[in-house]
Amino acid sequence: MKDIKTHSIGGNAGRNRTHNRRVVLDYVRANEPTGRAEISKSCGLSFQAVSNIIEALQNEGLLVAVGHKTGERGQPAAQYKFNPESAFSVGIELRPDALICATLNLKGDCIYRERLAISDTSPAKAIPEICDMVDRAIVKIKRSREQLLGVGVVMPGPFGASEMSDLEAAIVPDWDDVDVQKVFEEALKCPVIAENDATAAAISERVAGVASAIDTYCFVYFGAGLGLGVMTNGHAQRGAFGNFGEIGHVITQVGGNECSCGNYGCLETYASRISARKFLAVRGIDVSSGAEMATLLEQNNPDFIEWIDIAAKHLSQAIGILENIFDPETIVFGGAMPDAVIDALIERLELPQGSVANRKHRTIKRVLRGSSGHFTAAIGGASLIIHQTTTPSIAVYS
Amino acid sequence: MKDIKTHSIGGNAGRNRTHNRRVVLDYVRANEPTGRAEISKSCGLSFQAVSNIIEALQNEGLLVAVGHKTGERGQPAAQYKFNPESAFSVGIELRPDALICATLNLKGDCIYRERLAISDTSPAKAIPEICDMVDRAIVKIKRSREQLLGVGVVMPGPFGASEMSDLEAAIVPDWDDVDVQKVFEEALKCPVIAENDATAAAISERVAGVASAIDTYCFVYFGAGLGLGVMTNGHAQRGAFGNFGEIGHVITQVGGNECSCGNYGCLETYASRISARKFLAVRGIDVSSGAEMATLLEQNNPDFIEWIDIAAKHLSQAIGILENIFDPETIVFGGAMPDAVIDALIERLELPQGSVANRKHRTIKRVLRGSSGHFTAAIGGASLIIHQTTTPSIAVYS
DNA sequence: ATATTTATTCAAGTTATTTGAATTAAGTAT
DNA sequence: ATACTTAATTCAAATAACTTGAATAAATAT
Repeated sequence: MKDIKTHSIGGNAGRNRTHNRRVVLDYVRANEPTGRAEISKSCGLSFQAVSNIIEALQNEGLLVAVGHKTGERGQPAAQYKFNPESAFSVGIELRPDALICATLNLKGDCIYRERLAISDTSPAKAIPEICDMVDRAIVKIKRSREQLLGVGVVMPGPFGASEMSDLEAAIVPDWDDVDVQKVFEEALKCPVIAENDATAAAISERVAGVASAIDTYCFVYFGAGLGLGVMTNGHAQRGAFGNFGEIGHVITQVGGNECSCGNYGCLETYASRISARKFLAVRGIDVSSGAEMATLLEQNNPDFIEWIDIAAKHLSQAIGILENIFDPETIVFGGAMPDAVIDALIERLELPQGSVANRKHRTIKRVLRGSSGHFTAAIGGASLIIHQTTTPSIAVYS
Repeated sequence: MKDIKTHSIGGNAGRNRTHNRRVVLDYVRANEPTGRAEISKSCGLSFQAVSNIIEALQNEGLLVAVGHKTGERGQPAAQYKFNPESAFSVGIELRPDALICATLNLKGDCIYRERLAISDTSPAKAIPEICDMVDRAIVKIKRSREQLLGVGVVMPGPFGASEMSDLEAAIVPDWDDVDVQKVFEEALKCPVIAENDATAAAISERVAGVASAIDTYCFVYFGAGLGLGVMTNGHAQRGAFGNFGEIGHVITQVGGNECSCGNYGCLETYASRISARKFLAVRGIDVSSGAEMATLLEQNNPDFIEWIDIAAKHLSQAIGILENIFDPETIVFGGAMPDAVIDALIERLELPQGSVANRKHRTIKRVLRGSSGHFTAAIGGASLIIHQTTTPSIAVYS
């Protein structure tokens, strides 16, 4: 198991500059188009400091000037925004049966994707395939490798299952004791971030999704099982050992369905793709793909509706837990599940009354559907890189 | 309701120095006695930078030299440690029936405490009383006001209940719409931090308790209800609106006991001081104080043991939730409950097998008892201040 | 037209860092 | 004992990035 313990290091002029660049980029990301004086006031930096940073970002092509803001007194402020085509990132999702690649521009728009079915996902086989995929993506979008900010590699957690008491069989075989980041940085010769699918998906909603202006939220990820990604003040939570967010094994019914983890009544046995398949298999219906689920829903299939009702009941409980524990601005549902099914689940939720989230003057709905569809995990991988380049690391509480 | 949304600001030389001082102090706190070269390596700063900071900290009296480290090659490294008496902080707990004051030295040792029973906790009455208490504390410990780092004010959450749908009656009346920090900074003329009891208690375990070397952990706080404080990478979680950690209203038994929040089966109705009182009242036993609970436990009172068993069962579920969601290094139990009762609860837990925390090679127990006893909240308040002075704000993930 | 406001530019000035050379002092090998 | 190695420490200079202050530019308001 990899201990991802973090620790704080000292700052110096260079690290400070990196941080300030990110502060500026993050502000522009959330408020574009915007001007230097405005950034200066919001970010607690002198006009001159901001001016220098903007100039550098412009020279690098990350920002572009877009005219001047008129209608107010004083000299019109030059406005800047992201130059979406100035840089890009690649996300790779490693699944037991396939590799998925998504390429995002700096604004987080998906500009290329590819799915490659493979049977052997062992590192020896998958790594060369992934390197080829990344190369293909760069060729397809007609960019140079210098514009590649990095690659985000996503695979299902929890990591380090081999050290655990059979909580979960390693979902992608042979990757358990691999230092994913290191291996890929060597193979791809560019910055790499490795992350689990739920957290990556959560970040993607902030980079270019429903949470772009939200700093604190939970993301419930429908994968094979059920995952959770949490953002607090714009920072993703990772846990002490990288296994943050195993919400699938939270028990929502004592003595309920038997779970692969050995317990009974885990949420994941009621609300996940696998749970739907099992539930319907007993009734003689075989669903293996998301498309089939969408069809059943369209047909108002009573068995599937029954599953949705049960899943929604258990998810409602999970929402109560998340809201009361995290006090988030909102909860986002997303992942490898058709939008229509997620909408149906959200529609049938019975949101708990006794929750700190049950405020009178809410501005955002308590539960939203994510925007990145079922490519979420790969897009999330690419989002990790973009998020890092625009996420500052000095937090000041006011 | 107060929105405590935070945002990152840019850095400059001064802020950088503040940060680096904290990095150094935090390292010394966790590793004392230690030397400059060692700090330099661990904190990613040049020897000279560390040297300058150490010199300043020494001049201010926060650190003291304690001889040289011998036994290794090279010039013996001068060792430094905290000077516990160089500074102090005061914590105030505001309860419905009393004010509690605790004073800590820089190492987090409690050097003075006072409990004052009051009936009127309205701001108009309580604020002058608290100012007097702080003054008395400074006189008692024979220090000057310049050495006061600040005051931490603690009251039960959730805050902003008036805006909520009766989740919880405001526990300390009339404080709901008060900007606690501002009001006390004006009254006390020193830095003030306001926090809920559970989070403050969690921080106290890091400042001088069982979690001094632990960066990521959960603290389950037994107050009137049940609270949760969470530390991730040395930073306390606060939620989007300051109501993080309302674990008491997580449902552990669907359709169970009726709760004041309107729901049924909330954890708090099984495992809290109030739940014990209610449980025993039905059986004709009246317990209003912690001491009485301790006595019942000592006498092996079968009704009380029954309550403990039930509480432990529900707490075990909560532990499963916390471990799977947060992936902490450990979970700490503490608060306004006698140590013996907490120990009895811990003893009777049935820790879930299906948890990411159920690792083979654990070094820390899954559940620990906190060390600060039933003055926890006030000590926690004082700890907030100490924590802030030693907690850096640039996090680097390695 | 003139005053006011705000953004911007240019040119120092400041702070806290890093770098490099020289010094000190202990342990280790001969 | 003596010389060598290792590591901490000190001193002085160089550097990077930010802030400050004065001057200028271009709008709106009176």
